[in-house]
Amino acid sequence: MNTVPRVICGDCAQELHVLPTNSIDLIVTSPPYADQRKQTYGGIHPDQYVEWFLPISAELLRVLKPEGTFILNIKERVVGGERHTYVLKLIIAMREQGWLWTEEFIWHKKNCYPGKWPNRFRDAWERLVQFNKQKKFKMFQEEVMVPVGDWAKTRLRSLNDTDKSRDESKVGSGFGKNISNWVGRDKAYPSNVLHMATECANRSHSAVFPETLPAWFIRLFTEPGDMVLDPFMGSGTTLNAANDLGRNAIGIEIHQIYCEQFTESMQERQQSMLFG
Amino acid sequence: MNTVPRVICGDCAQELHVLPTNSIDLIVTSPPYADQRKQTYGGIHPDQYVEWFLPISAELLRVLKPEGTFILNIKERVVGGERHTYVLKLIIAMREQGWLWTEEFIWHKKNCYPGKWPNRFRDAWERLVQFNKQKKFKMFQEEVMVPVGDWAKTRLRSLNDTDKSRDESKVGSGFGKNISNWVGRDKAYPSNVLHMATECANRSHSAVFPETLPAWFIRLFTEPGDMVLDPFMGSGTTLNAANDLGRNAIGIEIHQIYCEQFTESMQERQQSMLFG
DNA sequence: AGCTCTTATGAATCATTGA
DNA sequence: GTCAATGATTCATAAGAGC
Repeated sequence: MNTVPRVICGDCAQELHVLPTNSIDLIVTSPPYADQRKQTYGGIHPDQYVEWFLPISAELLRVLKPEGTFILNIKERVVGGERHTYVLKLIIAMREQGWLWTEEFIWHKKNCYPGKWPNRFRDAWERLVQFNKQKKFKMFQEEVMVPVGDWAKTRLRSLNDTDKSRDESKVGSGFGKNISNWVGRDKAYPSNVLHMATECANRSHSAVFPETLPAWFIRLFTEPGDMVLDPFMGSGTTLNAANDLGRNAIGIEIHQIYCEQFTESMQERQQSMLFG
Repeated sequence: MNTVPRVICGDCAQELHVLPTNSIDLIVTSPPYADQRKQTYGGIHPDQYVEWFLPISAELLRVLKPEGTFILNIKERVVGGERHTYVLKLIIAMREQGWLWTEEFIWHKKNCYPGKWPNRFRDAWERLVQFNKQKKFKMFQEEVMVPVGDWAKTRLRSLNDTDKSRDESKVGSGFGKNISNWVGRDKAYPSNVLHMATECANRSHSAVFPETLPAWFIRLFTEPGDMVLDPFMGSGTTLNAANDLGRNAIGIEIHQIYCEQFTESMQERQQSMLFG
């Protein structure tokens, strides 16, 4: 089974060196987006984004297993009335680095940020760029099949509740069990467009993306016991999802406060599992 | 009012020269997709796509009015298990040509062709890349407003404490300030994700987009009497939409058969309008 | 269970002001 | 003039409470 997620507090540009080559099955991360403003989250200027990220992606290429997958959540900002090109240039540069640009999923954010401007609409989508080391990679499509038809909607809702209850006894097997109930009924493979609302949960710190998002990719690209890495851990959404699904996980985070908060909440969880 | 759409039969790389500079209000087009099998429908090889398109986009830049807009419907193919990078490179190259990359809309194709592959899901989205000549361009957002959901009915009934408290407590938000402005509003602005079903009928030509798609952009970016151009006319979806909306339109199409079919159907339409 | 109603909030963008 | 900071402007969704 999986162990407690491991948190490394520091800059992933350095800390990644400690991880062994070919040791990670899946990388899911949402790096800080390019930001013109000064020092909000160590924001990187759009013009320097690619050169900032390339050394990191080089290390990610090293630590990923040959059949592993890298999912990069990113979206370009508007700079001077235009979409900035750093994401396009990053994809091209990462290919030259040796990555394969296998696919680009769209995350349709149903409740996107409000706003009205004279010459653009609200931005309701982000990129989920998939990179691989080889044409052959691990993928378990059946794990993310979705039920079709109205009768299944209630079924799906109850599954979400189970997932959220974080009952350790069901983790790992529970999800598959529920899925197996649908075998032989109407279920379909999803497409490369994901519809998910942003996190509405009331956390002290804002979650980067809803836990269902990394959970979806973890189920799709890993098996229980596999190793998941998030080099920009933040509040630990990816690590929580991995842990819930019985995967091992490593997170790297530069802000001390996030590291501490995650470690605390994880300890509470372990205790409630033992004594609760 | 608008006149009968004009069709130019020929290669747009040449035929665009006959159009006057700064004469087009909106360009909406879906160029032929890149194709490795160069035989079929004059497909362009992915590796040559950018160099093939750049002379055309240079002419489009010339004929477009300063406040006009260019909407390019495009999606990269999978080549050798990877998404090809010609679209990314094209956007970067067109910016160097003088275009502004203002926005990228996502067309979520609801009912696209089913299919299953070992390492990817159904491709359910395409890019609708918006280019402009200036930061200021014509845009009529009210024309594409969508009916508001049940949301407003219940929401506006009780505009009270919470909305105002957010104004005071939260930093820089001020959400509740003008909530009374919403009273009586029955329409909402869309986002940059468009949900439109595909017309799965004719698979022969690449331009399989539904008429609602060009119609949406024509309403958004032009006024009645304006001039719309589709340099890769195909069966004439864009021209039909423009004509229906009282806009003038020019289409360029290299395949004789499409030109003839469109001219015929347009004549029938004119006659039925006169005598029907 | 299923419905209505309440409430929180999301990686935003632009124009203006200040350094 | 350029660059950085500040203020103003804005919806739709889903979770949760209540019946």
